[in-house]
Amino acid sequence: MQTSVQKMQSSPRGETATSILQAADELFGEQGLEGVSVRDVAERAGVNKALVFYYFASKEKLFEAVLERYYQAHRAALESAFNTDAPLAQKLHSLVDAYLDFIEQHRRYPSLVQSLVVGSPAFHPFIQRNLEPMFRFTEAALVGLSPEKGHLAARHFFLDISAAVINTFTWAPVLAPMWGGDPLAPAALAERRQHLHWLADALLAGLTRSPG
Amino acid sequence: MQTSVQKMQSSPRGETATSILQAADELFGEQGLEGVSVRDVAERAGVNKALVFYYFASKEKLFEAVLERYYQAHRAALESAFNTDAPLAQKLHSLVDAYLDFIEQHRRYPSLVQSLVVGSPAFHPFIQRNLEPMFRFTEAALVGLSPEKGHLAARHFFLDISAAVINTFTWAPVLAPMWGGDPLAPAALAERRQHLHWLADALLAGLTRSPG
Amino acid sequence: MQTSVQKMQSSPRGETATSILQAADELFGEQGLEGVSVRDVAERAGVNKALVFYYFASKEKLFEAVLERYYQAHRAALESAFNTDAPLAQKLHSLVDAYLDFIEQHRRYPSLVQSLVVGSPAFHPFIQRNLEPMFRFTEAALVGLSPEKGHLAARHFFLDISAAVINTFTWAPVLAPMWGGDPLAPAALAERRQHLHWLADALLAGLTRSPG
Amino acid sequence: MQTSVQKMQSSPRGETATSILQAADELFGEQGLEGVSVRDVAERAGVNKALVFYYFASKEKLFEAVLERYYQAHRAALESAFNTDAPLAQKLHSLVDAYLDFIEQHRRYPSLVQSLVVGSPAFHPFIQRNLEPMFRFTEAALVGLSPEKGHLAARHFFLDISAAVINTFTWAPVLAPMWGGDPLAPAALAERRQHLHWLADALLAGLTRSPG
DNA sequence: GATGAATGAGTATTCATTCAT
DNA sequence: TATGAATGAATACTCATTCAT
Repeated sequence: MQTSVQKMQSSPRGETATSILQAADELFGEQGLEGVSVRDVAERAGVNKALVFYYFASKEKLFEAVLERYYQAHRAALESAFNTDAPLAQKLHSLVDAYLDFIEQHRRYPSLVQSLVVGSPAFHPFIQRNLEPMFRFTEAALVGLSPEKGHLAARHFFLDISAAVINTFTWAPVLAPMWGGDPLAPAALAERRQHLHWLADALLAGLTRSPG
Repeated sequence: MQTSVQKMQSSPRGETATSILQAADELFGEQGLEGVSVRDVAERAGVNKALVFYYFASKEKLFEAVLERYYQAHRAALESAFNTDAPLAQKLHSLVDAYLDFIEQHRRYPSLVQSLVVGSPAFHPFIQRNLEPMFRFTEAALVGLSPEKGHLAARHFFLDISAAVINTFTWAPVLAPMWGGDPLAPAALAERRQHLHWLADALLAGLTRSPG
Repeated sequence: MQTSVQKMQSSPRGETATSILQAADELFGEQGLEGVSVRDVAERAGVNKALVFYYFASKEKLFEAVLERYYQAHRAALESAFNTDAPLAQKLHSLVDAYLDFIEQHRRYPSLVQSLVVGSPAFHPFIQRNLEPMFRFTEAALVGLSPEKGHLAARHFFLDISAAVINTFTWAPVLAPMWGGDPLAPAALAERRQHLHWLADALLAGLTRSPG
Repeated sequence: MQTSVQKMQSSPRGETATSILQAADELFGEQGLEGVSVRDVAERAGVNKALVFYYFASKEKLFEAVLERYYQAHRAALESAFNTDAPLAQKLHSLVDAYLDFIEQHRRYPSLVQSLVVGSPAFHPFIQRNLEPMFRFTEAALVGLSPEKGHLAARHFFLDISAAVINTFTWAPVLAPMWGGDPLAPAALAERRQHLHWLADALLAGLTRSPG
């Protein structure tokens, strides 16, 4: 249950390294890889610029370290939601909730990843390693209902639901006008959560009617 | 019906301006606003760097010119799909098809927009102007079925479907492994299109059963 | 008496050339040689940029043309003040008045010249040709009173008075606070004129007492 | 008495910063703010261009650093000349000598300031802060003799004398022909100094005779 | 561990000038 | 005469990275 990034310490420890990682987390999440300079990170962390290189070798490696923390936390979150004996429908709802809970705790995560998918092919293998286990959970959850191939294969649902969850956050700033306010405000998020559960049910209902 | 960007020349004409616009289109679509330098654009277009400024005044204005072409084409595509007398279900399918057709013809468009949403707040008003009319189409299509407020309001479906369509393209490079090949290959895209139609029907079915 | 620059047409005539010259006059006077671009001049004149080069060959030559107009007008102004049969004191007052009248009509002139003295050695010969005849007037006016050599030679008085007149205008913007308002406002200028006459008298009085 | 700029190191220390400041001092004094590029400064100082920004943040800030050193030295020079118990006439002569001594030691100072007055309005407040205390000295020296208002107010004499002193240096290069040699050669300067003392006396004599 | 100094390559943008039409 | 297009060099400034101490 303890999937918070703050509580996990990957590679380098020590106060200095941690404060750099924390600063990098905040800045990269807000402005992406290219929008942030090493100087920015060092200043926000309150350390000497050269120390960033001493601890993380390069800006890209620092970015990877930030991503890695999220990756582990994200995977752990979905894993624990999946590993229950609950029936299918309930398991799906747990996955949706786990996904939303994780992002609500780590709001910068979707933007961070999105900024890499478009623009930094070098990071694609990294993201693929990240995505795969989560896809396996979805696939396992739908086994029996969803065929292995064709337009009802699990991968389509994985994409539909991931997109519906993630874009809630990445698109939030531009959706504000048609939402009549911040789509990430607590009430709006609760409503969106309700909708996503409804969506999962609607997809399951459709799948059950269609020939699996 | 003539919504292809290549066929529309809004901004300045002349071979040179066109080749700059074309080069900018390609590069921005691949690497985003910050990943591309004016030097890159000029080199790809085979023109002097200063000419980019002669024709487009600034890098940001050039980016806007590229976006504007897409914006007009995109809007026109959805508009003509919506303006039919077909019944609701059929109208929704037309919208999905128009959306997909447009992106298939302009594959860089989703990445272009996505790179702005995450990372360039300055362009958010521009995107909002773009999004709004398309949201109005969806809203109008669902009127009667979908309540004005709450978790079944039209805006949720607009987000679900837009995300499912757009992320098909923006996420394609990282989805390849779990797709067992390029998700944008013709066969894969045809399958995805079939799924998205199924998705629209499933959502409609759910809405019809739920209290609107 | 007709010493206005606007009425004199040196080298190239024609409406286009005149409007360029006029625009250059205004802009160079406000922002100096380096603060103004050929594009600025062309825009203010409402003509094509290339025409500036067609008529004036280069930016520097255009600047020279502007200066040349002032030079002729300035010389004519002092000349007519000097060529009277009035006694010495009155002749000096006429020179001071002519100097002030000219600058009041062509307020940009002192700044124009000052910006060249500091910063553009290439223009020094030009300015020297400009200065020399005016020095000769002063020298001739003081002949008999002022020795040819030493600390009471005419050149010192030429420098004193020129500086007192010209710096009134060039320093005006930074003198404003200690003047309690714009030193170039009509009332302030009238007072300064009165002072400069007093100064000329004081110098003459001193010279008369000292051994010439 | 220690008013030499070389001996004062206000801004950053260290050999590199000093050599940049020195190079900037020379170049700005010769060619003004706009006539000098950061590349020029770095080359003359023999350091990497980026180091100029490392130490001084921007070209304008570098210029300010150069000016600030002069400003402090200038003010100190006049202050110590004024703070004596000598009678009025002698105090005025001390001020003239202090002014001349200072500029002889810092010959680039007048050009530096002059280039700002004409052409860089952004620096006017800086110059005004510089000018004001010196004006106060003059005003205090003439108190009783010179009325507060009108054409004999202290500000006019401040302008007359400042102009006569400063223009000696700023105009030197174009005055050479009528001086029959360099006006800044030792003998010529000594003669000019003698004249300026004579000028101060002549103004005092005039003031004494006129109604104060 | 930590720091200040140093660097080379890169960024967007401007400019005076030229030239074909 | 007049113009739109084209160009090469320059400008202030930033950045990731290295290194001696």
